[in-house]
Amino acid sequence: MDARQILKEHIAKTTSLTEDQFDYLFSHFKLQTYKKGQVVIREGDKVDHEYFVLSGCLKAFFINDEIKMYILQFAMPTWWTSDYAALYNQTRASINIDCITDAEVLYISNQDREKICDELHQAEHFFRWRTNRGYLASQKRLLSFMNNDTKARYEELLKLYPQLYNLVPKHLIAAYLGVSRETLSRLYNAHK
Amino acid sequence: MDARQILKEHIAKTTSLTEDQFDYLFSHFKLQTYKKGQVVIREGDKVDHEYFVLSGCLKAFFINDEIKMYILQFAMPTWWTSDYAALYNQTRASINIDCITDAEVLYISNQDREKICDELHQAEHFFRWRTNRGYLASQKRLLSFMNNDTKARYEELLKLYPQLYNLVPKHLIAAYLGVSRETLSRLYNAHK
DNA sequence: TTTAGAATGTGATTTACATCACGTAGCTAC
DNA sequence: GTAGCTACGTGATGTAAATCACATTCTAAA
Repeated sequence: MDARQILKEHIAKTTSLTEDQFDYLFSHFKLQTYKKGQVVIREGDKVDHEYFVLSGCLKAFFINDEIKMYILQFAMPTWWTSDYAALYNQTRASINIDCITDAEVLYISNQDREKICDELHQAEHFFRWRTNRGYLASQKRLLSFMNNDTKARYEELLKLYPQLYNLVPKHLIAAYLGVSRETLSRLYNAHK
Repeated sequence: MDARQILKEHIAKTTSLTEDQFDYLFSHFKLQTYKKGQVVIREGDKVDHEYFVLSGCLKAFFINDEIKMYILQFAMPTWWTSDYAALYNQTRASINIDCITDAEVLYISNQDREKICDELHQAEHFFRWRTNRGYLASQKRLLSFMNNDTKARYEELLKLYPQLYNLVPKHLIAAYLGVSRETLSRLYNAHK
């Protein structure tokens, strides 16, 4: 399936657009391919774009004290990613985003998104729902962090994204769960 | 300041509405006053409304195993609160919301919000930004959870909401930070 | 005023996890 | 090939915080 069709079907799940409206929206996106390991956003960068993943897997992460890595999000196909705090507040990136695998993305500038939202009520509707979905996911993860122990969070993650188990190295899963790779390894092996 | 004016100024920060547009929007809100301790949403309830706090302080919390409480949000004046997962997905409430102090709120039904967003592009714009702000706050808190130790999170919280220190009991602050009240007490007294 | 229930402080013990240390297996490059 | 890097496993030890237990203060109701 081509990029245009993937985005179109993604939007159609929550918002009805005419062919012309979608074409207009789509004309503001650009396609980019990345190789495994390539950096999309580096801490300290100016952030102008947000990214819609077509294929592959990206990670958004934070490095503490130049040592510890915490993964905020694995961005899988049809997920959106960026440093939204930097994007909306016009500040420098405080997180990094790079590619765990080869990847294809569509990207759009903050300016263009705001312009289209202003011009096209339905686009504003779509982006409200997109943000809403992100908000609910973030709240759910926060609750899980407070409420569940590491083992339960690990099982929850694999249930939600079974692909991750084979796709990404275990130490990245540990960095998502917020535990050391050693703890995850022990948990995982004691488990059965 | 009256309810109408508080909401009006709150919206004006991000969105321009004519007097007529605001009047129309405002006509869908109802005023409610609560006494300290009153319940707004109880786990298992049907959730039809979201709430805009005019005065006082509410808490949104989750009870685990009938024992441990985790606070998702302290809702202060000009903050919005509800069980949004339940509200948007039309499921029963999985969290509770009640009043830490006497409080006044404006509330609107999910149906009316969606209706107004549909009718009035500027309303959709406002609610996109409102949700966006919540998303950014939630991401920031998640990062803080992973990145900072309890003491740093405690200081961060008091810096963000100095009023909380005198307004709410310490065990609620502990429940927000995700630590036991004993740990918070020791931390707080060792601190100086 | 008395009484009961919250809210808070503090010691003793246990526990989950981080950290350090070291080992092995597998992939990639030259 | 082999040299080097990354991923991953596992033991030993240290530590922050949970948990349990009990005392004290404060508040609100009878």
